[in-house]
Amino acid sequence: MALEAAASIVDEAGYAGLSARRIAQGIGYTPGTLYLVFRNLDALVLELNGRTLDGLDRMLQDAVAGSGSPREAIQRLGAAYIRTAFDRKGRWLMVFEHRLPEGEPLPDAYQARIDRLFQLVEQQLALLAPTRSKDETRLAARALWGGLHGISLLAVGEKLEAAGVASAAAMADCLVGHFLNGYLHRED
Amino acid sequence: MALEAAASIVDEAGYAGLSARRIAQGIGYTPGTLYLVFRNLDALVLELNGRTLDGLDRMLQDAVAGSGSPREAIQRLGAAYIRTAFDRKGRWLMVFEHRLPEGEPLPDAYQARIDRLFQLVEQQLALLAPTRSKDETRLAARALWGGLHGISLLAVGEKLEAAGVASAAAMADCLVGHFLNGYLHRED
DNA sequence: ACCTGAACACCGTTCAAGT
DNA sequence: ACCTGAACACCGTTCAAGT
Repeated sequence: MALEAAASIVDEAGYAGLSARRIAQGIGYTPGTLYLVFRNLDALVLELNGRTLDGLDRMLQDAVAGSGSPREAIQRLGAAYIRTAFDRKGRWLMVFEHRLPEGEPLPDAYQARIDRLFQLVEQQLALLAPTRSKDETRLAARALWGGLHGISLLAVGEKLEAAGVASAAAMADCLVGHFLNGYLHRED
Repeated sequence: MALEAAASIVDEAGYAGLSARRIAQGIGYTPGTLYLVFRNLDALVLELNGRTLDGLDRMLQDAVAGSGSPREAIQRLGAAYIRTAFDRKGRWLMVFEHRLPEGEPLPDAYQARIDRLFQLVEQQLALLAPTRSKDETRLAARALWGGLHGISLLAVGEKLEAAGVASAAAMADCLVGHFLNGYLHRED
């Protein structure tokens, strides 16, 4: 399948190294053939990114499943997110490097997958602090998740010096730990 | 100057719309001429990104300057970061979309500018909680700053639904507020 | 029904040749 | 000294033509 060839190119050379001609060569066909299967390269990339997101979702589900408390669950979600990003750097980076041309919105199914990731944290936050309003929980989940995402991106993209998995995991732990303490011990 | 032409292309069409031929056309020259001034396109982009980082630094310096307390300073840093990112989306996104080819490391001057941004938060965190070790302060600064960066990226890149400046600023406030509370009220 | 091959309009980059 | 123009090796995408 073309998707497998594409995935292995991305693993080796990143999104920058991906091209229709390289994929075609990888499966022993002519570039034109790709366009009989996919509308264009963007469609192929979206399909691949969808699978990456599904894989991430599975990892995160597992992380939640093995947790005793909501707090532990959220810590594990953060750690699993970082781990998965580092595990398949190329594929994971491509999810965020890829941009649809100007007008096109993301397919609904794709947007839904992103939302599902947010909901994982949201659920645990709701368990952790059940008295908060739905809006407050949503905001906190997005803020925290966006934060983990940023740490992961900077670390995987090597925009920080000393950016191995270990240091990224430490940063994630630090962010989640202090944030949850603040979120719980709020006085008002 | 070629850099101005490049900047206006990025503002209008994003990094994806930038090409040596377009820049040359913008200044009324032939593509080849660009290579008499810059080693290649990457060098031009790095120069432009450097200026974007300098502009961001200036904004953040101003934000800190007008603050009463370290806590307020950090809140303002977060808000200013989000505001600047939204203000020049194209240029700011390019700083993080651009990747050097495989081997090449970032120029030292460039890496130094990124580090300076981190130090702004680190200084304020040190003022806020002077008893913490340097390592702990560093880690916390990087975690928090990475977090703000993630929120900004997701919002500017429109990877979240309902991602205007307002909601990004609310997320940033939420992250910083709870994080700082947790960081201060830590019991151990 | 399935695939190719050539074409079109683009890239970044180089470098002889022109003024 | 400064710039061009053409070339090279690449892109994504389309589509007549082949089997």
